[in-house]
Amino acid sequence: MKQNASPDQNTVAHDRVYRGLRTRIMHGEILPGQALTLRGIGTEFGVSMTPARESVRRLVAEGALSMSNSGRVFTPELTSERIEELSALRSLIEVELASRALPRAHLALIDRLQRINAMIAAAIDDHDAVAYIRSNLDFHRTLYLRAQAPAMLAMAETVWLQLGPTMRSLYGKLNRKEPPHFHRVILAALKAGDEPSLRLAVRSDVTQSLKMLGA
Amino acid sequence: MKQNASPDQNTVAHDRVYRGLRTRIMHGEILPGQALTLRGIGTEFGVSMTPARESVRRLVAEGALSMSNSGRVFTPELTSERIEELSALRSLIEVELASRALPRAHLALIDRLQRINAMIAAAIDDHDAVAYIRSNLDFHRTLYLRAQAPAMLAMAETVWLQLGPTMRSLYGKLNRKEPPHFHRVILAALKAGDEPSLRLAVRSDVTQSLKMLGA
DNA sequence: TTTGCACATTTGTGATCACAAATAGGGAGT
DNA sequence: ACTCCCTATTTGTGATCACAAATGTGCAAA
Repeated sequence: MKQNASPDQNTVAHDRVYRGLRTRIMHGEILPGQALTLRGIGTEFGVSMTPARESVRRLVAEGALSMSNSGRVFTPELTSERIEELSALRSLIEVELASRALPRAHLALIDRLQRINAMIAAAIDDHDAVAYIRSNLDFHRTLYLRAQAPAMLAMAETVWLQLGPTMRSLYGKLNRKEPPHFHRVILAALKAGDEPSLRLAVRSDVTQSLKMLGA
Repeated sequence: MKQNASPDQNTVAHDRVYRGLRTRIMHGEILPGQALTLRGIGTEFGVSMTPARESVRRLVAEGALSMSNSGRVFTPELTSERIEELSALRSLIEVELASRALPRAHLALIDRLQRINAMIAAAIDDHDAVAYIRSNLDFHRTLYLRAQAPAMLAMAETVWLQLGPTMRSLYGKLNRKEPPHFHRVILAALKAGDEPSLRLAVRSDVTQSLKMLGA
């Protein structure tokens, strides 16, 4: 059992485990409050406890997981105050990202966004919550990538990560019939090059999911 | 060599190492580009490589340290584009935090902020860059703590962490004679309960240090 | 003197192990 | 039947070790 190789940064064990857990959490595939064990993660990914612990530590640092005093790890159940904070952060950062992406948003990008929007509709028809969340985040990320602001995008993704588990349970409550209304408004504002209405549309799209929770 | 104890979350080894390195980086005590080794960190803090690696991983995840393809760790040298991004993030988040703190800012808080401002002046007199950065961050953190928004404050601190090493080298260039001008404007706006000018003052204070870099 | 190669050293990575604390489970006493 | 204590078992923590890649060093050949 002494094999060791591949310093390639995409095949190192801890990174593989980290990314695997991360996408699961961000897509809401892990229920809030669900417990995780290091040995369980290790055997699942075929690695020892060491890389499992490193990835868990990293996810805890990013707020994607919580840790009790005794070191027990689980996905956090967010309070409504924290959800309000995180939504406000999404609003602040994503409005800025959209604003910076606007002058670089050409037709090819708008086409891609429309195709992603169609995938969101398909996920809704299939009642597939994970696919819905994934393609919804994909819509936003595709737009923000044009902003050429990697530090800001990383911040936004960290916020998504923290909201992941609750977004999943939120999805069940709203019972969607069609893609988010404000996605179409965003697309229209992009085509028109209208920055004020783009900012408003992004802010509305981000904070709309919060409203479900006040009830 | 089999001692092991104290599950107290403030005495666990990796957390001690993490906090030790973190404050050093945030205060600018480590020069940009300086290399770090896991074994070096371990012996310095009296622990083995395992907790040293965990804390380094966490700091890398937070953007406080960079890592080459081969795993070499060093404090990052930021490009001017990244500094612009991080300053914009500071502006967005800290303006919001100050705005939320305003209705809760009573006289006792303003007194504390004035005392911290005096400490900044003392650090300037002593030509102590580390003390200057530390008390400057203390000024902002003390204000933002009143916002009762822990997620936002954590985000802001992450940005500070990423800017830490460059703030230090920035300090040498500006050769201050007195505490930042906008700190007094912030205090005046707090006393007057004037939210618009508070927002403007925080934005100005945050982005002012950026201006040094454009030259 | 300069160049190139081989070897030693340094360093990160991950597996394994020993240990402590927390948790769970079962048996004995009332 | 209920409660309490003692003991598996589970789980996180950190030290140690083996290994590979990168780096540094010295020696020999041209």
